[in-house]
Amino acid sequence: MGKGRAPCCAKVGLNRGSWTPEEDMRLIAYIQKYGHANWRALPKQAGLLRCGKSCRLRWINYLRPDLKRGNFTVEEEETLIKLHNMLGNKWSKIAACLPGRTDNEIKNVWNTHLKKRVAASAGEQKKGGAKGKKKTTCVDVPAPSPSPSSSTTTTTTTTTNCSSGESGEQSNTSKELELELEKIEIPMLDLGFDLDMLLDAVPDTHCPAISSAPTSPCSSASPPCVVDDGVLLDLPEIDSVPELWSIMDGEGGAGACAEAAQAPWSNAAPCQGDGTEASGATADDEDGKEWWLEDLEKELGLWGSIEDYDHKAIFAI
DNA sequence: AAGCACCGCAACCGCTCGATG
DNA sequence: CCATCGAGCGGTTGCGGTGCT
Repeated sequence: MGKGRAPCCAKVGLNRGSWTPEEDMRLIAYIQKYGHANWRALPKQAGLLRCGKSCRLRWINYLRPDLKRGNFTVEEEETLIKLHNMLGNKWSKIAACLPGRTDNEIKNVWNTHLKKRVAASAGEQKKGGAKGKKKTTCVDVPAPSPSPSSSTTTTTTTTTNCSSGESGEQSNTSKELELELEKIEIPMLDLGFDLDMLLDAVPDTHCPAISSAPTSPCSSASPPCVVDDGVLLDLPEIDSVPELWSIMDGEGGAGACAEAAQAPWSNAAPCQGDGTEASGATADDEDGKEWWLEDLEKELGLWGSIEDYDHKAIFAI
C-alpha cells in the first residue's frame, strides 16, 4: 500500500501540463514499436521528459487508436447511467462496458452532464410521480430481464440508495454487489459485452475497444495489443514505413542525452555536440521543429503540419 | 468591445492493489 | 510472510474556451 513508493512526477526536470504534438508523436511511435510493458521505463527510453504515469494517462485517455471521440450517443449515455446506478463511481468498470470510452472521459461526462440530468430527472420523478421509461434514473433501474425495455425491478438493493447523493456511493460492499451482479443482467444495449466483464477479466475479443481495462491482456502487453481485427494496426502506418523507425531510432534519447546510452537505439547519435539537451529536440531546424517530425509528417502525410495536427485525425484515417 | 463568470476537458495527485523477490 | 515496486483507479485541480453582462 504505497510502501516505498517512489516519487513520480515530483522529479525535477520533467515536463508537466499539456502535451505537445511532438511528445504525442514520440509516445505513439514508441508504443507502436516497443509497446508499453513498462510505463516507468518508457519515457526514458522514448526520450520523453515525462513520468511514466503521465505517459500512461496520455496514451490511455487520448492517444490510443481505439478511442472513440466526440459526444456520447444517447445509447452510451443511457448505458452509463444504468451502469453507474449499479456500480457507482467504478469508472474503469463502466469504461470496460463502453468500448472506445475511457474512464476519465466517462467520469467527466458523468460529472459535467449526466449527474445533473439524473438528479433533475430524479427530482421530477419525485414530484411528478410515475413517468415514462424514457429517462433512467436512480429510482428507475434497468430490470434484469432479457428484454431490454422491460423493467420489473429485482435489483432493489443496488439501486435504491441513489437519492442520498449523486456521488454514486453504493451501500453495498463490492462483494455484495458482485453477488448481485451474478444474479442479474443489465438490459444491455447492443454493445456486445456481457455483464461478467464488469467483474471479471475482459474477454480478449473486446480487447481493442476496452479502455484501460485492468485485466485485459492488452493493458500491459508488449507489443501492444495486436489484435485480430487489426484495430491498433490502423494506427499511423508507421509499421509500414521502416524508415520512420530509423527516424525515431535516430533521434532516440533526444531530450535525454544523458540517458541515451540506455535507450534501445543507443547506437544512434542523437545528441548534438554542444551538449545542450535541446529540450527533447536534437537538430531543430529554423522553425524549431525537429527534423524527424518533419520526416514523419512527410512519410505519414497525415497532417498539413505538425502544428496543425489533431491526433484525432491520425486515427480517423 | 471588454470584462466576468461559467463550463468542460485534460492532466495531476495520492491512495490502493497486485505482483514479485 | 514481509517488503518493495509498478500499475491502476478515483478524486481533484487548473486551464482554455465560450457565453453573458
